[in-house]
Amino acid sequence: MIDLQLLRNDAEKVKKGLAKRGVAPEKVEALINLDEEIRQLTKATEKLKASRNEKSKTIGIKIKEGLPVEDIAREVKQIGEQIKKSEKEMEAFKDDFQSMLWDLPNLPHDLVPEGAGEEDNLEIRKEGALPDFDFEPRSHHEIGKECDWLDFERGVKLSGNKFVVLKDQGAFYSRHLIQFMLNSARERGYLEVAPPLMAKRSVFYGSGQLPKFEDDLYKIQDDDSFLIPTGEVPLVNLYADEILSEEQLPLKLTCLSSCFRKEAGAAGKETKGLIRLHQFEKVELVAVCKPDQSNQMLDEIVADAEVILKKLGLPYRIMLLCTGDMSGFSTSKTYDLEVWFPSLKKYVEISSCSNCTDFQARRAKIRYKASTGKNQLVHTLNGSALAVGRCLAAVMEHYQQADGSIAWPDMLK
RNA sequence: GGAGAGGUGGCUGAGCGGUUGAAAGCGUCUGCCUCGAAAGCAGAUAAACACAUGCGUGUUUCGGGGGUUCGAAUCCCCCCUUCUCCGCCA
Repeated sequence: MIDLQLLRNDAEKVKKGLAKRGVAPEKVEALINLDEEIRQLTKATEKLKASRNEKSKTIGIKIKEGLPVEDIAREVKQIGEQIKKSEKEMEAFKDDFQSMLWDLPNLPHDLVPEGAGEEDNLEIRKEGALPDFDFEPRSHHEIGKECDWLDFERGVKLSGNKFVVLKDQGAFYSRHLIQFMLNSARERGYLEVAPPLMAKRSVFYGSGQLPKFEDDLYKIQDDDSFLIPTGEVPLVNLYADEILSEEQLPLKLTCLSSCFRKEAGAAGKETKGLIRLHQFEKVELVAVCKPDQSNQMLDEIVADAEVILKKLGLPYRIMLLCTGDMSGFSTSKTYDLEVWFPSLKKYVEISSCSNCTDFQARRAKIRYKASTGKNQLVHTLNGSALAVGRCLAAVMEHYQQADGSIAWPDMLK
């Protein structure tokens, strides 16, 4: 959620920042006007309440003294009716205001390049040499189907399009990749968490999936709950509505979670196989820190994700996403890690690391008690380390041999 | 899923219609004492919002929402949640 103080004090900055993400300045303008209106109403209503409270108090005193109170009681009743009326009016304004505010994305960081889409992302660096096959490398789904490690047909039979069944080496190495990733996170100081995979509606407001992206989520029919689209959701909300102590920070959390996404409209050659599914596994990193730590923390998270690719010997590049490609609603700055896919002859996103600044903290009310004694919003960050399915696919493609077998890296055995 | 009992500040726990944002204790902080510390003594110690921004003033909040009342932590209704017992089950 956008900082209201900032909105009031520097509307231009908010307008400019949001414009970069395609939000019309009129929206911000409307918000400011509404805010002003609400404050006027608040002032008037509070005045009425103050007088009611005071007069009610004197009634109590008069009753004790045995004095008559009928006149004043009637008066207070009238004030009460006025209050009700004015509160009703205000509530309508506030509802509008809140839903407008919920719908605004985070402001992009100053260093984020402006751009329309993928083509405007900034390559930070490339790591690892591209493999040199003396045969035409095959896609992971081709290999997977042939060896019966990836059973797409039966995934469809069981659960529908874009579900897969892993078998034999597919299941085995997927499990070992997870183990490898979680262990790596633990070694780097993350607390391992095993969260629920479904969560209540309010939780999704906290991390920013709701109210805007309800269509992307799987809803539980009998409850007002949803399946999580990423482990970020439970991890970020773990300390919602809490006031942390300064010594607790930074908090570094990791979890394995299945992720459920509707992925409406996504299809095509580049999303084949394990690339885009309705359910996939991901090891997630989340950091909760003080505001002045978050810039550095983002670099750390990128490094924590990178190390997996390095150890697996997979070539990748790091991209700084431009404003137009920053799909993460809550983020102010995002680095994508893209791993090389020999069959596609291109880099494919395998991790996304974001600094959400105080955007989620404000929504989820995550604060810490600063040494000054004041409660302050924390900053939250998240990153994948890594998407398991895509990683498995990348390993299969990268380590395939001419004879159709795969030279699995030792660390996964 | 059924029955019963609860949900109060950082924690324990009183209050069960009026001047109670809330006793008491613990914890934390500050001052005194001390060479220093402990003990002791004195005081301070919730959040959000609005207005004033020099001290400050007001509003809201006792699980959440609604209602009764001049006035609700206190009474009524609904929901959530915790504990105990029963049922079910990996």
